[in-house]
Amino acid sequence: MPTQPTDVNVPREAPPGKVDPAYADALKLFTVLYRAHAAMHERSREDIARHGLTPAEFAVLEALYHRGPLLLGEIQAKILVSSGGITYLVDRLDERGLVTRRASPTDRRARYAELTENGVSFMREIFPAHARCLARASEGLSPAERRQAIDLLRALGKGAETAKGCRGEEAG
Amino acid sequence: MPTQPTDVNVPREAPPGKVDPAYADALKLFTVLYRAHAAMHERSREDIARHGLTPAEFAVLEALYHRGPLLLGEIQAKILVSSGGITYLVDRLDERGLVTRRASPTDRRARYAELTENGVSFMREIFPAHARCLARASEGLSPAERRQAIDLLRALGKGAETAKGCRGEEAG
DNA sequence: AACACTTATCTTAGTACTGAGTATTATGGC
DNA sequence: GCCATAATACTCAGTACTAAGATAAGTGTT
Repeated sequence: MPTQPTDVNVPREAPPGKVDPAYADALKLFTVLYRAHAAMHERSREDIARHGLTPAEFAVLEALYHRGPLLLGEIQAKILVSSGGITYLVDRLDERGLVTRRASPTDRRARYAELTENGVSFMREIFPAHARCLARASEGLSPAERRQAIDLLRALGKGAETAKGCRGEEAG
Repeated sequence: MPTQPTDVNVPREAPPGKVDPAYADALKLFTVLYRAHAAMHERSREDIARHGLTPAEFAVLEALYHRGPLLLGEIQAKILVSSGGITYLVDRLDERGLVTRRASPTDRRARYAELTENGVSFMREIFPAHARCLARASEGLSPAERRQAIDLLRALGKGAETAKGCRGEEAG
């Protein structure tokens, strides 16, 4: 049970903390990255939800559609879910008849996921509209700016991945 | 119960779908945005998790730390959670003694959230290291590139927000 | 005053995951 | 071959949310 609100003083006093200007750009970058991603993700999610799929389910379908059969672990690395998550997602797509598992002939632990015929025709039907949706959603940038953004985001992402385990210490 | 894997044919045949080059950049942009965000978010999450907080909880604290008391609805809009979500988050931070609610003197429906004294000193203690962590994580870009990325992401986000309800139709 | 409409928060049920652990199979060193 | 270690997918309990609806209070129109 949360505490009850009090009503003693007028709010809108000065904020208790100020941002160190040395880190202002990094924080700003994080914020705009977060919001741009949220907005794009939401456009994508809306479009996908029309077909009763979650973004993660769609990501699995898309990976298989554009790459062909993949090991569950490969999909997992590509769409960034947990190992339990990929099992769950492939189960659900299997139940819908869009995806099926296939044993690896060389490794009895491993399983491929691949689109069923239904899955292929489903993706052939819906993917172009989804691509147009994303193209629309990114019209805030010109084609040249889009290419610029791709390069910058690639470098940012690569750097952030290799900064694994950063602890924010003072010096490096 | 998912279907059992079969082992009839060798995998690695050609992928069933190809990407329309007209939309290739938009799709690529979406992918690198997704991955850059995921990597930055993960660096941030790791740092925050050391203090037993979720990213959303931390986002509430950060908003209050840098802006002072805010209406629940204002925080909600700022950190992009559902109305149920903000109630839940403020409840949890309240239980921890970091945040408290305060009634609005002018609108009896509305409530401000604000940091408690504990909340302020907690943030004063941990925020600088978190800012350094984000700065480290964004070192894949030079300072100039970071400013460029900020501008591009701002434009991208703004465009994606106003493209609300896009349905991916053929022409505009 | 009464009504419809909107706004702000809270409640509740449901869910899409995560994280930790398990079972099975593969790999490399001896 | 045998053992320890690693890799692969699966299981299961837990959770941080969301979506929809309820409650309560404000606003505007008649």
